[in-house]
This record gives sequence, structure tokens and C-alpha cells, in this order.
Amino acid sequence: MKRPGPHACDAWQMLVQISMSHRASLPPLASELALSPAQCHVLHVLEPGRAVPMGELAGALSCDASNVTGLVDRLETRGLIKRQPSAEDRRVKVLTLTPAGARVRAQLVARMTAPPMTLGRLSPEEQQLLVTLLRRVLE
Amino acid sequence: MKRPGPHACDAWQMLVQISMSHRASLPPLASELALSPAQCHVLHVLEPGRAVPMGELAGALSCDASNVTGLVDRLETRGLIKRQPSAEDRRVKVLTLTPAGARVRAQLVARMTAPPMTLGRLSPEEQQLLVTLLRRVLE
DNA sequence: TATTGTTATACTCTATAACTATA
DNA sequence: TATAGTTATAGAGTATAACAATA
Repeated sequence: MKRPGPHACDAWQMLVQISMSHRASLPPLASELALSPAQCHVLHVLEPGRAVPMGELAGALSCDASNVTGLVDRLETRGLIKRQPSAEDRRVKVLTLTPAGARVRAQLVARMTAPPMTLGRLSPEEQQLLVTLLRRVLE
Repeated sequence: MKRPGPHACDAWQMLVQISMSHRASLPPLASELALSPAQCHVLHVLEPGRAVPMGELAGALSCDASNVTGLVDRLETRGLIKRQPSAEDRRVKVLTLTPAGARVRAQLVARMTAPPMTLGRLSPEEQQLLVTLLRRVLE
């Protein structure tokens, strides 16, 4: 892979700016769904139909495994996710969304991805272009 | 202002994706500087040379004022920021970075905005274009 | 022996409610 | 009377270290 390139810093700096303001927008959004920001992050990682080992979740959240135990406890108590021992390796427990959890996650994603009005400053063609560029950055 | 537009959802969805993965990257980065993610957010808001009232910080973080008190307490104890009563309204306390705080913030911003290799997938011209588009979305 | 997840502990983050000082 | 910030309190988020079960 090539080096990031001359304008990569500028571009990334703005993406970081967006990320930080997105971080600030999460608490009120989470509050509407009676979730914490951390719980939102868990639900965002747990895509419907996917079974995620607890250790993998810890990796996705960049947090300690002991922390995941507590997060999962609370979400499981609320009936949004469930944990089951893995068939192959019985040390592992895999997480899946419950139907209720999938509904809450859908609401979460819908609100989280409601585009801000400022995107309207770009023409449809420019928006399409932005999508194309970001898609390549994300893979 | 116009409505967001047809491709705004796609674009914003990808920006959210970037934001969530950026959220996951913050804990290890913060840890290197012996900070918490919340403290990083405070330092990020406190640009060098700017005096920010505590209430304004609470707004920028979307959190309660009582929470800001604790965050500021700990950062002040570490000598990274200082709070002073405002001259105009003595109920208000304004926050500024100390020289040490400015240095830590500079390190933080430098590491936070180190562009990921994936930006190298775009040509310099495309990176420039991305910068232009994002700048207009950000204002 | 090494690894996955849990528990115990301690500290930080966070909101709510009551309070103080100022306007 | 209203507002900015603090304090007290309680619960959630988080890491470290010790532990249990499994590999």
C-alpha cells in the first residue's frame, strides 16, 4: 500500500472533527432509547444475524474483557442480547441480538445515520462523489 | 437550506461508520497519554488561546454541568487546564489550557489525526477533493 | 500451560437533586 | 427570580488482578 499522501492529513483531520462532534451527539441520542453510549456501541457492533464472541466484542470496543461482562450483563437483563456457549470451544460465549434487540438497534442506526442538514450543501452529484470516495477509504 | 438530498444517507452512514471506529480507537490512544476518552474530548474542545466557559464545555460534550465539574477538577489537578472567574459575570468560570495542557493537546491531536493507511487508496487529487467536500459539510 | 470469560476492587464518568453565589 | 457552577449521591463504564472452566 502507498503512503497516505499529501492531503491525507487534511482529510483525516476533518474526519476526526466529524467523529468528535458525532461523539458529542451520541449521549442525547442514546438517552432517547434509554441506552448509554457504550451500549449503543455494543448494539452497533452486533449486526443482526451475526454471532459475536465476547472477546471479539472487546476487541471491537478496544476495552478489557472484564468490562464486556458488565455491558453484556445489563443488555442481557434488558432482553436486547443473549449469550450462549459456543459449540466448538466451550470457553467462548457468543452474543446475538434478540428480536427486541434487533428492533432497538434498527432505531438506533436509523437515528444515528439521519444525515445532518449540512450535507444538503452538496449537490446530489457531489454527495454521490463523497460516497464513492469514502467507500474506497473504508474498503 | 435545502433538504439533505438523495445520497446524503449513504454518505452520512459511512461517516457514522468512520465515527464509530474512531470511537473505538480513542481508548488506546488516550491511554498512551494517561488520559481518559472523556478527558481527550475536553482537551480537543479547548483550543489553545481560547477561553471556554464551563457551561459551553458542557454543551460541546452534551453532558450535565455537574459532570464537567469533575472532569475539570481532575484535569486541573494534573495541571493541564486552569479555571478562572469571568470578569464580566462572576458566576461564570472560564477554562484555558496551561502550557503543559497545550503540549498534551498537541500530542493528542497529532496522534488522533495521523491518517490511516487506507487514505492512501485515494490519489492526491481525490484526497484534495475529499477535503473540499468535507470542508463544505463542516461549514 | 494457555486462553475465555467472570469476580472483586477501585477509580472515572455520568445524571439528578439540592445547594451557593451571582445576576 | 433565574442562572453558573458545586456538592452529594447513586449507578454505569473501565482497568487490574485473581480466579474458574476449558483447551
